[in-house]
Amino acid sequence: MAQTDTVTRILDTAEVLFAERGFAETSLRTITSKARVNLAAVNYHFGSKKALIQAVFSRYLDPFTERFHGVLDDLEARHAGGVIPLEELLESMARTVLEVPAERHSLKVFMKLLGLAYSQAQGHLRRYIQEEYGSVFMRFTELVRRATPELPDSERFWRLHFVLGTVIFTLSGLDALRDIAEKDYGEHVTVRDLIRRLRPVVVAALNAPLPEAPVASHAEAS
Amino acid sequence: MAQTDTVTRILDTAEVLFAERGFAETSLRTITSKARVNLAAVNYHFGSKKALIQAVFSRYLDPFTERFHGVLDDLEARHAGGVIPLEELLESMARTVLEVPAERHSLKVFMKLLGLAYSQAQGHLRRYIQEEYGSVFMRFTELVRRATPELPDSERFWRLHFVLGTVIFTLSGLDALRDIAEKDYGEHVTVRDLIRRLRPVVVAALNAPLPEAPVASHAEAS
DNA sequence: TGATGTTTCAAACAATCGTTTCCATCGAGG
DNA sequence: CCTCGATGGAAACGATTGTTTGAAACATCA
Repeated sequence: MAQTDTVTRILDTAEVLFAERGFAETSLRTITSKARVNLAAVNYHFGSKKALIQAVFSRYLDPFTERFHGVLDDLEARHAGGVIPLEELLESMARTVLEVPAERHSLKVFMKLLGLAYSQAQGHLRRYIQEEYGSVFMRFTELVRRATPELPDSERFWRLHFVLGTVIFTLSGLDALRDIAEKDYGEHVTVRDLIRRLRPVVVAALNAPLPEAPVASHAEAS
Repeated sequence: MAQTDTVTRILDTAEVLFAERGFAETSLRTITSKARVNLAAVNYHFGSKKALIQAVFSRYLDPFTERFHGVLDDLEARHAGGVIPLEELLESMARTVLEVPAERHSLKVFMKLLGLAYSQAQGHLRRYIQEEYGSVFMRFTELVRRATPELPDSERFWRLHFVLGTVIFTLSGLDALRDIAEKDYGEHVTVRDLIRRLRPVVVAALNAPLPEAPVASHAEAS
């Protein structure tokens, strides 16, 4: 089982370095030397650096999507035919997001990777994630649609991305923010702590009143 | 005035390429060839690539901070001694963010750069921005503090970063999201449109009920 | 054991990176 | 006029990048 060991060591090292520095800023030599494997091992086992990046994501997203599908199955069965309340949907997603990386490594790494995938947005990664894991997200949004029938479709679309931005942004930049918070307010913030704080904010954001109709001119009322 | 022309052409080209591909993924040769200037011009006028990156940010952030300070001066004068309502603070910030890049280029580039600065977070950039422009942000948060006296300090700190994440995340990934929205809901979304949608969400997020008290439980590994 | 297929390893590959050097060019001041 | 500091331009620098190579080491099974 020396091969699996090498593959695992590469993935373990790569995901941490990617999360810390980004993809382009992390060379294969840095990864392989820190993982104590040969330089050629990456190209041998994964084929290319791009494939390694995708493999890092798969190791998180594959168990997540599988488990999340199961959780949604349970939810739909429990509310047979009916509507699943919004808070229950959000709660289930948060729980799943928390559980999956906990089995392997830190949630921080997972969130940082998601943030990188969104911002660096080097075509191939974005496309890969969308095509590979878009279905579970679409299933989730459909359930959210039924839970918030009063919201226009486009409004719900944007609000879901608003809160997605909040979560990814906060959790991926957690370290830097935590340092500031700890220094200024003297309280040490855990991930679970942050999620507890996020919950009412996310719910309030999704339930916010609809924006006023777009004004024809640019007359601004305060 | 040939030198200013070269410097400006480099900055104009660099900010667009940086926003599109990221910093590490954009080579000086790509910038200089597209800007039709000599390769050595970057190192001659700016000193290094890192300095060029900082210069790109300065060109946005310098006018922004200056104008925003002025806006805050006006607000404080208008509510002499009193408290500035939260919505007025947010409105003023949004208006300033909208105005500054409009004079030069697109808001999209500006937001994409902010998103990159936050996620890529290659030490030097984060530190540069924090040290150079942290004061205006601190002034703003202090005004927000007076506008939301019922919020515990730490809670307000986190919520401000929550909504900051929402805005940067949404506006920096606007292109990709806009494509999806346009395809699925057939409506073309402008930046002003998005800000109109963001407003009630941000206000609701900041005014959300406080989270329930933390349950005494096991510690969490970061 | 000997043969076979897989994995590891050191070395080199070509390409690209940021940076530097050296010289030509230009314009203003003595 | 000539000089001199500033700028533009071509070429090369050394370093680093992802990838490939060919042989050694290993495991597996007849």
